[in-house]
Amino acid sequence: MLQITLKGGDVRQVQAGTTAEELCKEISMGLYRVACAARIDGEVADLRTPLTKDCTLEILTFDDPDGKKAYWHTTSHVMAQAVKHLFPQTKLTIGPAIDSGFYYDFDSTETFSPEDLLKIEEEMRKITKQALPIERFTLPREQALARMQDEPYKQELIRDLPEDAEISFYTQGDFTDLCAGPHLPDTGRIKGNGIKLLTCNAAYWRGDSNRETLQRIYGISFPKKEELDAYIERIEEAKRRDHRRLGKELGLFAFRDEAPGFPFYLPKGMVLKNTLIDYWRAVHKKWDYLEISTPQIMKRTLWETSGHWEHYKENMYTTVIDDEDFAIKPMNCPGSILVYDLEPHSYRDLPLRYGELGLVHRHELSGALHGMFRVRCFTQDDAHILLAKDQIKQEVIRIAQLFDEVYSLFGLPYKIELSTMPEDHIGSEEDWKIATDALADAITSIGKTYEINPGDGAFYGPKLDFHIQDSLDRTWQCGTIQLDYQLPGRFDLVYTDSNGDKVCPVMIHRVVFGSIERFIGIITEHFAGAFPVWLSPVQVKLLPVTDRALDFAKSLQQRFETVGLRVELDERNEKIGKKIREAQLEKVPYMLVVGDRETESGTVSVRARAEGDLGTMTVEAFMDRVLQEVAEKKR
RNA sequence: GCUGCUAUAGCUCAGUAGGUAGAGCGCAUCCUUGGUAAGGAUGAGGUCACCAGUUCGACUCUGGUUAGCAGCUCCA
Repeated sequence: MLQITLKGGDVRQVQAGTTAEELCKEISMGLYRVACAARIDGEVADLRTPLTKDCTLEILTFDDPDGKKAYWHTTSHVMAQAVKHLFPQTKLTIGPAIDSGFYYDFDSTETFSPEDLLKIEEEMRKITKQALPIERFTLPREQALARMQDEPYKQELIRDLPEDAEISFYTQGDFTDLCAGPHLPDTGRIKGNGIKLLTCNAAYWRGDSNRETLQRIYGISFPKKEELDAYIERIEEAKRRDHRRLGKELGLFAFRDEAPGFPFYLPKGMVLKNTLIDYWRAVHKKWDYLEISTPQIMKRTLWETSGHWEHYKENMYTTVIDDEDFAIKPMNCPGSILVYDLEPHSYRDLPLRYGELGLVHRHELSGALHGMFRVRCFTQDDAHILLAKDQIKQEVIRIAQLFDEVYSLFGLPYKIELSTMPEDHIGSEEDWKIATDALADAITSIGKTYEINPGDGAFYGPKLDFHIQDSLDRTWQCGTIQLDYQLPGRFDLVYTDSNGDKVCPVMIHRVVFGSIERFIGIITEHFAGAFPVWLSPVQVKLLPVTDRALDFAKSLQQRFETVGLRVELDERNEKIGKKIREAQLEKVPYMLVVGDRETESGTVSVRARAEGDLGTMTVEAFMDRVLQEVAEKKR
């Protein structure tokens, strides 16, 4: 008999060879019906895994992240089976569960249209209805290759496994797939009407743009139809708050065919941008940064010294002036270095923090462009900090604190990633290790956690990336802290240390917003266009009821503008209901209804964007209220 | 850049089995002066993205270009 310790502490005695599923059935039929996978001694496994020794056991349902993965992974197998039924020539590649749902990549001569996806969904429902048992088995390498003789991609995967690896397969009815699992016990565990195939797109085999283009079908599934409906509703809501749509509706920014990827700021977007910049300047003054500005175009020799000409040329806009090569700056760092190099420095000057709102141009691939999130010309809220090696940890802590202050003000949740040495890098592995450890150490010491992103560092050093989620739960890199042991040396930068020796400083590159453009995109979606008062392009809209109130409204407008509020007056000959409706759709935080009553008493009737009618106030009381919200940057 | 899809009025979108287009909103003019999410009437707006080809005839079919969308690759 075996001793099985269940989650929660219960201990059960079972016969050796009993499966997790059988035990689960014994514990509770309710749990058995929703079980997706098991966690045995911490390892996720099939429910049908026989228990062979004393262990701890946890039954995973759809509510557990690993249970979800098993559910989605099995759905992806059902989809692959359905595709094989309908399109028999299709070759299989891989089909994992992802953070939300699953995909499967197929090599297919034809692409799958939305109608095809509906047919595939229908076929999937048939397969789930059949409740085919899903059986796991293993084969040695040669037999595994033979078994997959018609599946070249699967064979490639098998060949890449270690010689002695046990190669596992899963079979359901007429479909067998090379797979590590785990899977649900049978296809009937997938709720047929909880399945939705979302899109079909291209993807590269093994993520390599030089290899075969595959057809990737994305899908999602839920044990309950209502959960699927809620998911679809969430996607619809995300579309409603897409910054490209809101940017157009609210008149913030625009794009034109004449300049693909280069944003045009409209008057209201410009107010937003300038307000963010004012805030940025105030924060950076407080944290002891010195603002500089460096040239837009500099000579090729500079970019050769910096390494950009060799490592970044495909993304750089270059030009020839008087037979000499120039580049439009794709990054601000070399400019900052030239400023540092203007005069000698003492260790007493360090850390020296140069801040720069630098406009950079990068020739991004056309397919990579994405509204304000990915543009070809953007303003980085950059800073380059030159410091001594023993100051790194303290400075990184300081920067992370500044980041936290900024993101908290906007209420943005973020995740930190530590990116390590890429293949295309400069500098010794030893330097890379020291730099990487310093970054990790600093984050840990302020009680934050990070994930490792292997090989994703810049060519000159490792970095900490701060990722913020958009309304579709996609994450975008905004802040980054990049440690650089290379660039100062390439430019022979020095400072004089306390012994009078010349020492090369270390450089930190960092941005908080990332770029003003991306940050504007993020907060537009985050606030769904309803910006806090301090950021709103129009803070107060005056809505006269009749033209008898027009003069009073104009006097109010002037009064508000004098104290720095951004005010608009709706002078149109329209009914008040219409003016309110439109101001509301423009997401103006405060609407002031002024008619005969207000004109007579010198008051205002206040309507707030979120709360609705607030009643009548004196002009002073209203101004105090709004000015205070602006001063506090209240959300 | 790659694969697929898309491009009709300022905006959101109908439409034509090939015979040079339509709605709502917006805009202009007039009527209306109305109190917390759309008052009414009239009118002006379009080389149907661009360039070729097929055709008696192309907004519609074919090819190409440009731009956008989804995803991949790459990145702030």
